[in-house]
Amino acid sequence: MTPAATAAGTRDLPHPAREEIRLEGVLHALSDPVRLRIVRDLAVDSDELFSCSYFDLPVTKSTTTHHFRVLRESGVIRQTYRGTAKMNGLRRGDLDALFPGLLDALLAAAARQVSRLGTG
Amino acid sequence: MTPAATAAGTRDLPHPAREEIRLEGVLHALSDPVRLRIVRDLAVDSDELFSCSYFDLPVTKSTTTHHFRVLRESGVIRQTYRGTAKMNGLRRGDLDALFPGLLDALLAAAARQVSRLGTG
DNA sequence: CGGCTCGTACGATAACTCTCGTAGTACGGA
DNA sequence: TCCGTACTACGAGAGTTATCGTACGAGCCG
Repeated sequence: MTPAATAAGTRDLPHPAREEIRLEGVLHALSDPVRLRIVRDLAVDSDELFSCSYFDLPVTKSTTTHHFRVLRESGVIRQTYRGTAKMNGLRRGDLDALFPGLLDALLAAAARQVSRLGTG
Repeated sequence: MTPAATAAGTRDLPHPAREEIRLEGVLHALSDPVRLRIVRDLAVDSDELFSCSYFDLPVTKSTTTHHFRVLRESGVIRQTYRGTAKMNGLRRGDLDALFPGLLDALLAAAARQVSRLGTG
């Protein structure tokens, strides 16, 4: 056990501060179909937290870990440990403050594309 | 000279049809700083066409060609030959029809980030 | 024709990404 | 204490990307 993680539940994960979030990074994070779908699912209830295993993704667990990390490091989601689970939530407040209307436009565009092409 | 390019000015370039444009592709195209800047410059006047050399980009000519092709193949811009120059224009009509409000939100977000961080 | 400008094509390289499997750690409960 | 669940870390492979340099083609103008 690492010294920094001694106190129970203190395993913190590195997140960019609000001011460090870059538009290019957000767009890159959302340009992958798996990650776009994760964000769409998270956005159904922005105040709720979902564990990684809540999502039914067409990739293995280690790939899932990778995608969640990309989302976290780009500032799109916030991840916190809760016992053995890792809970995920959209950083809607930060994103809306930085880029008003962007997240809504992106989610609307994604929904529109799904209804146009089927559940792709 | 290829047979298809015999008639002067007829060198056509492959563009995706409106229905073929994918949100993920658009986001990926815009997740590169060089390309985001091109689109921002094009959006100043969406009805105008600009030659590739109009832009002052921090990369070589061949890299510039690469970035314009990515933008064209993702459906963000339309390219047409005019004499020795290749003119570029935003496909605002197609994008607005597919994803209403998205392009405006993206441009506003980019402008906001520039004014926050300086001309990066 | 000869040269100039604009842009392309091709090849190369280094870096990054997506994916996986295996092995391992952290936590909660029996 | 031992086991199961949830997730991570590491390493590897295949594919994509961003960048460049050089060489070339297409059109314009003297």
